[in-house]
Amino acid sequence: MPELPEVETIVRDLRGLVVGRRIDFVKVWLNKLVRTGPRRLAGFLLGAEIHGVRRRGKFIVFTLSGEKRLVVHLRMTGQFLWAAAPETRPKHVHLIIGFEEGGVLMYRDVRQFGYFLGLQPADYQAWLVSEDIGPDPFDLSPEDFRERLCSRRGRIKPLLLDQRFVSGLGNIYVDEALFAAGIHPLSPADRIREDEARRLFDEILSVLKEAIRLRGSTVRDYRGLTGVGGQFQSRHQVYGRTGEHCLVCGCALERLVVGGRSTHICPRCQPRR
DNA sequence: GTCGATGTTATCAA
DNA sequence: TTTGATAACATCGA
Repeated sequence: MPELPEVETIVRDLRGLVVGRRIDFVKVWLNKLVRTGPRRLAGFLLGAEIHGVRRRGKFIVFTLSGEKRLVVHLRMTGQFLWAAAPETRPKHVHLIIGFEEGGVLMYRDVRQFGYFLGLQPADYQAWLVSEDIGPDPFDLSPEDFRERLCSRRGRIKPLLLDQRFVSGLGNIYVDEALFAAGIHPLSPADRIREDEARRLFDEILSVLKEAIRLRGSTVRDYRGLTGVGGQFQSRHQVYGRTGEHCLVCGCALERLVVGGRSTHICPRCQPRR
């Protein structure tokens, strides 16, 4: 579910809620959620203070006292919910973190693909290496982007979805950025011209910035910490608009499958060359 | 009831 | 190196 703009929104909201709070209790109902061991997590977190929350690609990283880290990936349907006080556990809530100062952070995940890692400093460094997360689009220069692009074979869409190539993009924002740049998703990466690469890079950034400003896209499941959805879905040009008219040229939008993912294009604005 | 699809990604085979 | 299929899981809509 959540891509860079949704995760960024969640991280910003989390910061305001949990930074400076001390963990009072942890409850886990779905053991497989905690890959570093569900029984170890409570001991790991108890009494720790949250110093910061940041985003690494689509990962959420909580920094705790003692330089310990709590790493979370939301995968398709993971979401955090905030409650001022403990309440009846809502459906699909699999984990709860309670704070000494009050407040409860709940993790809900309908499809149960998301996961948690409790990592000591050395383990966190090892995890970063093993994960090999690519650069954040906002940390990349247009020149870097183009250089990385032309050194790769394969089609542009799967490449943009590859988190080692660039991190944070998912199915929605890749389709939106490719449309905005007028590039067909099957285009070979190493055959994209310099000016096209520059355009694509600019469109990726502007799509992401606008999506962050509107607190992400709510297509079905995504909700922020307060349960409120994002607004960017109303600005989608192609994603989920199969058969509707292109807002630029008016012709019918099409759906195809690329790399096993639903892909949305305007056949006229994104000609295959 | 059945089928196909869903914003992610790891893994395995070719 | 790249690709396609499959799997993890629950839910929704046709």
